[in-house]
Amino acid sequence: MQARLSSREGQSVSTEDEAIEPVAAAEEWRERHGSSRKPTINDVARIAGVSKRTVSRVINNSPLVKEKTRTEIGKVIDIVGFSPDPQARGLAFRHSYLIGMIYDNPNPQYVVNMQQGILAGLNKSGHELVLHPCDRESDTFLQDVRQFIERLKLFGVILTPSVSEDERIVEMLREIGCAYIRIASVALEDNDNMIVSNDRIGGREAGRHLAGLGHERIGFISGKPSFRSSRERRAGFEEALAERGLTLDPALVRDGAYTFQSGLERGRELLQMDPRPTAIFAANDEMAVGVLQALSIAGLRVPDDMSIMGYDDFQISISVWPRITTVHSPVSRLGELAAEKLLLLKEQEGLAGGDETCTPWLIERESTAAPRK
Amino acid sequence: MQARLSSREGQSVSTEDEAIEPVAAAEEWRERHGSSRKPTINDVARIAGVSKRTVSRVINNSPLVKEKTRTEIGKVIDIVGFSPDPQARGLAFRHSYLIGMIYDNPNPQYVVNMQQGILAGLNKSGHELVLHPCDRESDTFLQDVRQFIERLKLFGVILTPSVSEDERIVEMLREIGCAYIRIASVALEDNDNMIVSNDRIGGREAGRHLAGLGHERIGFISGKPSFRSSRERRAGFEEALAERGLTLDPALVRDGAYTFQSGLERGRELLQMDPRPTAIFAANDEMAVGVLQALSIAGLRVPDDMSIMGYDDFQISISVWPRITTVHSPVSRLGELAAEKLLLLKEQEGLAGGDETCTPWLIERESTAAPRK
DNA sequence: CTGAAAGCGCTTACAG
DNA sequence: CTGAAAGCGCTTACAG
Repeated sequence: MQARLSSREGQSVSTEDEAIEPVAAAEEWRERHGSSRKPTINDVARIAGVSKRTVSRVINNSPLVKEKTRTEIGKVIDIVGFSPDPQARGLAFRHSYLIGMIYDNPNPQYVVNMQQGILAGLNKSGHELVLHPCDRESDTFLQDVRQFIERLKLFGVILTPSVSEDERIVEMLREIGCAYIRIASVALEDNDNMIVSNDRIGGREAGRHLAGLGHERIGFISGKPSFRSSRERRAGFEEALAERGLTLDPALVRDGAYTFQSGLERGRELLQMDPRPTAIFAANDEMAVGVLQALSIAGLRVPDDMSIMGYDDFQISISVWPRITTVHSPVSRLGELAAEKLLLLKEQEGLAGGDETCTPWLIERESTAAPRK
Repeated sequence: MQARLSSREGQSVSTEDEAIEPVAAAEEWRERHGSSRKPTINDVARIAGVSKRTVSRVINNSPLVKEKTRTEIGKVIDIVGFSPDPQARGLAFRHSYLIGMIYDNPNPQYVVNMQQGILAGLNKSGHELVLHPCDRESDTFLQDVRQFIERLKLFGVILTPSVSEDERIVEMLREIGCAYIRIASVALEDNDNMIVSNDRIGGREAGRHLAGLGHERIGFISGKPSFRSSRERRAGFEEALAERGLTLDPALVRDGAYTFQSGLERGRELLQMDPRPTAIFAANDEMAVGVLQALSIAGLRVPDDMSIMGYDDFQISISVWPRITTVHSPVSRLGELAAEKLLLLKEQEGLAGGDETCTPWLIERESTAAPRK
């Protein structure tokens, strides 16, 4: 009994000895250097009484550290407020902790939502987002992107439409061994590198809504036909019409460019058809608002004289009157998933995370109604 | 003659010797390692036959390098395509080449324009932009910003309204010695750290326009009163009215929040006044469009029943019908100037560049007209 | 499970 | 005007 007690005490003392000492040292360090100096791995190692190699192991979650050592070092790290210098780490690892966002979509709302999603996905991972807007038409496009990546030794990149659809850039990325995630309306390759927005499903929602209201003579304004999303939204739309035995009259189809101006102009053309369509589906909100303006100028009323639908569910769709029925596209969620997937992609080389997908959905508002008899 | 000739020849040979050799070596290097290896400062030094210290001097534009040596090394750098690793440089310099954009303005168009301007100002300087959206209401706001800066050892930061108006953050930046540029509607401190958008002038333009059209009973919807831009735009507006002997009737003034929704609500209130104002100046486009929607819903016509003015000249102002008369605010130009100034600020400590300012200007559209008799 | 040494690609006193 | 050495803050074989 006596022995056991003393043995217990001895044990407890010994653990305290090892436990208290570094903690006390850490606290003293904090007192002395306060917020004037940022601790380095060397400080932590000295305070904890281990080599920096071991501290490094703790930082990098190496399994070969005794649990006690790990906890000990962890405490010191917390107390002195150590966080490894990404620059020094990057230099040793031969890559940075920067993620590049490569984009050419000119819509501010899209860009901001996407950025916000990516930042959310990067969360407290220690990675930062750097921007690379680009122009696919430029002669130096590929070269610029490559330089951007190599100079900064990027951790990886996220590509958004339409630059994500460009096979030249993807080929280049593979060549230089840069990790990437492509966000696109449909799976363009192996799912490991893709986040898909399923625009075909969104198009279908739009088609079902208008057909369901009883429209038969429907106009369609696409985005740039070279953009995959334009084709997907249209294909989904036509599929939905087909379900009702309807087809899209080629005379009522116009190629837009996802811009307000193109919506205004193509909308104006469709208005002048005789008989004019009873509804128009514009492949994004920006164009739908253009169509609405064309109607307003022509003195026609929405939805009485014509229904209008958009796609995206951006602020603009509720800023106009009547508010635009649209399809919600979860842009920021796509960004978040892309960021998470990119992080996983590097972590467990090749074994990328779950194949979560995003599905767009219908948002009904005042701009659509049954056609007049 | 003979002697002179041979002397010339000798000279020419000797310069060629020194000139050709490194160039040839550089070309050979390029052949061999092609695009497979990125050259380092060591490669350049070896090829040029100098120490890396000297190459470093060339990179950093040190004046103590013989002109010939500099040219020589410059050639080698061009041929092998050397560009110094910002990570390694940063580690040695104890700072990175990253510029932080700290912002809390929720308007996507504002954010994107600003980013684009900053990127343009950063140009090919080798600096990159990292984003830090923030929430001034958060308890950890200051701490988060500080961590962001210290962890990344930022080169400097650019603050946009309204976070740029927060003295707490500026104080913290000074404390940790972080270079910064504040973008704001008015000079909040020494010009060295400011880029001003002169919103008072913009407000004046709005006031002159409406007063000039003959409006006397004018409504005003402000942004959040705590935002400096709200107060500046209003002050300028009132100054312009005063020039015509008019004053703003307090009963027709409403506090908005720069959001569409607030414009819609405050607009609705103003419509119900009896007699109602003949014109409303909303302190940004987003709210102006809200007012327009309120009018539309009430069945009133713009500008026949009432004129509406906004501020910003964003896309939204021409996406609605009638298009909104507004004041152009050169947001991206502000960003560009801020970036340039930040770069200069660090370069010649304290001696920041010219005090270029940006002036907003009036954009007349269909939403304003003389009041009905 | 832990450590001493070398290295990532740069810069900076210090000499000369 | 130029160079050899040490250092920025990390990681990585290699030993033990």
